[in-house]
Amino acid sequence: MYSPGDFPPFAVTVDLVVLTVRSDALCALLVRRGEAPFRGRWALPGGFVRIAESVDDAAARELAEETGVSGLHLEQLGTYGEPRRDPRMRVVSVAYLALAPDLPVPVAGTDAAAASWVPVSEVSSLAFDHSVILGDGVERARAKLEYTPLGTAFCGREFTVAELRRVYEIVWGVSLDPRNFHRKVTGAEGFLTATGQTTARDGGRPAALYRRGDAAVLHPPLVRG
Amino acid sequence: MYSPGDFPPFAVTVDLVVLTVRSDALCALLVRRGEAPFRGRWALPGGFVRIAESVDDAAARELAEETGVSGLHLEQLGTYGEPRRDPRMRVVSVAYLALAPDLPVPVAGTDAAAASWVPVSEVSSLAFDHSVILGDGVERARAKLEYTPLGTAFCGREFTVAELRRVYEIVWGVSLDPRNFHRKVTGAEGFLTATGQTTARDGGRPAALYRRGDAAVLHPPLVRG
DNA sequence: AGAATAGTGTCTGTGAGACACTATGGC
DNA sequence: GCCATAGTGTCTCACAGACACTATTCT
Repeated sequence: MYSPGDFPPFAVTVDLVVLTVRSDALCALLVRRGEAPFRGRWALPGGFVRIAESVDDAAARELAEETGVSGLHLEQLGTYGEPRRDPRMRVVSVAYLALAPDLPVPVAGTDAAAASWVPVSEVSSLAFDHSVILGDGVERARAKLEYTPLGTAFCGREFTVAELRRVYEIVWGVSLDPRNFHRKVTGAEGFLTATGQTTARDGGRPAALYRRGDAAVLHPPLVRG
Repeated sequence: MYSPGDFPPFAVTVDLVVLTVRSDALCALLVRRGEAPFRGRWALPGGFVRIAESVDDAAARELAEETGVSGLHLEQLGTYGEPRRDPRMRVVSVAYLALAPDLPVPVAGTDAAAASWVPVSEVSSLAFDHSVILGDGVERARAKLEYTPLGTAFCGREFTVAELRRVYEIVWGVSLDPRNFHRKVTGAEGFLTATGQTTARDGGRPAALYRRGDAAVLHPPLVRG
């Protein structure tokens, strides 16, 4: 059918849409490019897939390098393969979506001039086709929050219902009734696990602390707005 | 950041999960491999991405070549990039999901020994990691039928509500109440467009004929049995 | 006490499923 | 007439949203 040598050679990269919620905004991790092409422009973090590692492993490796944290939620978003998306050669990029809690501060990547959390509403035009990829990632994240318990991926290990609600309000850009939200998330099977602890971070009655549960999908789904 | 020559070379292919409903079963389009590796085994149709075409275009081209039909629903499913998924070289495959009506019969592909519709329940082990890809495609198709009007992609240009219902029953493997199904699909905004024609294919009162509507998502979604 | 936030109870509207009933064809 | 399938009306239950109300802390 084919043999080495008669196939067109491609470079394969991974690009990461890493999202978090901080300072009342949905933010993406961006790096400023230190070299051509698009030198000085913001871009998604990413890099080449090594010849002996899987594409998924490459994404996990890059994510750990950029954030300094492992174990974050990571899923494939899509593959972007227009012929001229990189002006220098034929590059096919596999994009991944990662959701992170409010991490201290991005560590400077090995080959990036600077890394920073940028509110997605303030992102203008990124290098390559990364604006499209980021848009697709944000849309996927918003959709995933409806029918999976992934809102918890934006929170720390322990969190209150109010903190989780803020995540949903910021990601969806809506306001939710605190009482109905509370009933819904505490009632959904496997969404939250009570720790038995409470905290009083904001004055008022102390709130119970929860950890994420073990459900992979939500029955019934949360409804947006 | 990088330059031609210092990146690991990959081959990039597209693989197609083409599904249809025929003979009361959900069927996938498979080809029997004519060459090593996996000679004689069933595999998903697919092929190399050409150096000057986009990955999406490559998928559409392969789909038209295999089915003889263009304009089918085609969407990216995922990218499979384990280092050893092809025993001969490093190949990254971008998989696509296509949904087709009951087409006459597959035309023999250019480089495939034979092509055939095979009920997915009877598919045993395919070449490469194609069993995994097929499974992912079937799962995606089942999910898509819930919240998009894509069930109509399995029907011809004009169809009755009963024919559409059979599609859902076969894909989901459940039985649905004909009366509630009728009310739901005719009530969903943009799902169906009435043609004004009727047909009496099965005896009984003639059924109205519909074409697919223009909605991209369903409000409210159909619910799986 | 008063303010603030946490959490519960209750009402009401909407929609899904069950299924009786009507409509329209072939025989 | 009978049978088969198409399509509508209606009942009931469950759940989402609105919001009154109670609970527990801080100042």
